[in-house]
Amino acid sequence: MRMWQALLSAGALVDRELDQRLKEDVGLSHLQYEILVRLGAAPGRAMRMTELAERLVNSKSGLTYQVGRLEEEGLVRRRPCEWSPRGVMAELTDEGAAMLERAAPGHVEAVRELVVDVLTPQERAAVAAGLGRVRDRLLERRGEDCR
Amino acid sequence: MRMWQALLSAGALVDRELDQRLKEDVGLSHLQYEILVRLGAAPGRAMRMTELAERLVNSKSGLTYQVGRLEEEGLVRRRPCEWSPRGVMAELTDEGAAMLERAAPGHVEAVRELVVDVLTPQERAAVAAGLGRVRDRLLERRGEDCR
DNA sequence: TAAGATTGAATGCTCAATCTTT
DNA sequence: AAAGATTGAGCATTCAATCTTA
Repeated sequence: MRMWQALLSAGALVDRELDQRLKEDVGLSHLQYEILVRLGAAPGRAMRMTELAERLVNSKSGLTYQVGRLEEEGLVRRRPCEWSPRGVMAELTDEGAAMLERAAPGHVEAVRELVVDVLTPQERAAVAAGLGRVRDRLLERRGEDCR
Repeated sequence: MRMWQALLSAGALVDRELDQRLKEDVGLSHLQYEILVRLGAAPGRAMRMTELAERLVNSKSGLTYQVGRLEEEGLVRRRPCEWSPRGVMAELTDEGAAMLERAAPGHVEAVRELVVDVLTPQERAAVAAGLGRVRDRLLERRGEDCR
């Protein structure tokens, strides 16, 4: 179970560290940064709330709260979904896109320093494959629970 | 960066899932369970608050809070530390030890099902070695910050 | 009635300030 | 003054209940 302990604490410690660095750098939490990243990568820089919540580990109401905060900062805008009138889209503003560009280099560099560069190429491949399967199985199970 | 995404979401998803199962099984959060495990493994089933906080990812005040909750449940007892009069020891009660025995089999089984059995032996070895280093580097850095 | 999203209450977490003992 | 621990305020997260529209 050494493996299990390492996975658990490495995950938590890295998350904490990145959270702190992002707050110092640009004043965003790690979760807020992830939200901006997803929106930035979406077509039209916009996504429905539900779809966004599914990709993040967070619950739906947690997402509502954080998007509300990002909207106050002017980084995100909410607007009704065109093709499904009961949906809501969250859209990255220009200011949000600028913030993302400002935050990304430091964040990527930090991930490299704390994780990527510490692993050998073989370890990187093994982690990507193995934990990718772990994640996929949990996401499937999650889907089943809703049916 | 596929590796990084897998690590981040697998860690969070597994943590969440174990938290839910523990709550359904015995009514403990994952963090509370971890506290009981550390105490159970300590000599005399007791540990100083500070030492406990260092091993967990949590902050000190977070630990004070959770130990308070566990004390209300009768699973943990607080008493002054004999050899260092300003310290406080947290000690597992008999009831706490019983709770641990009740919770452990299901938890271990869940970890096996969700993580261990999903990885090949090579992947297990790579995760243990690589993420072990990631964790150790972050723990060192944490120590330096306090000096 | 069900999907999509939000709100409110209750709990948990973190930071800085405080208290106590050496 | 410094170590060890707790407290309180403020923010974040969850769950269940609600609102709205199809």
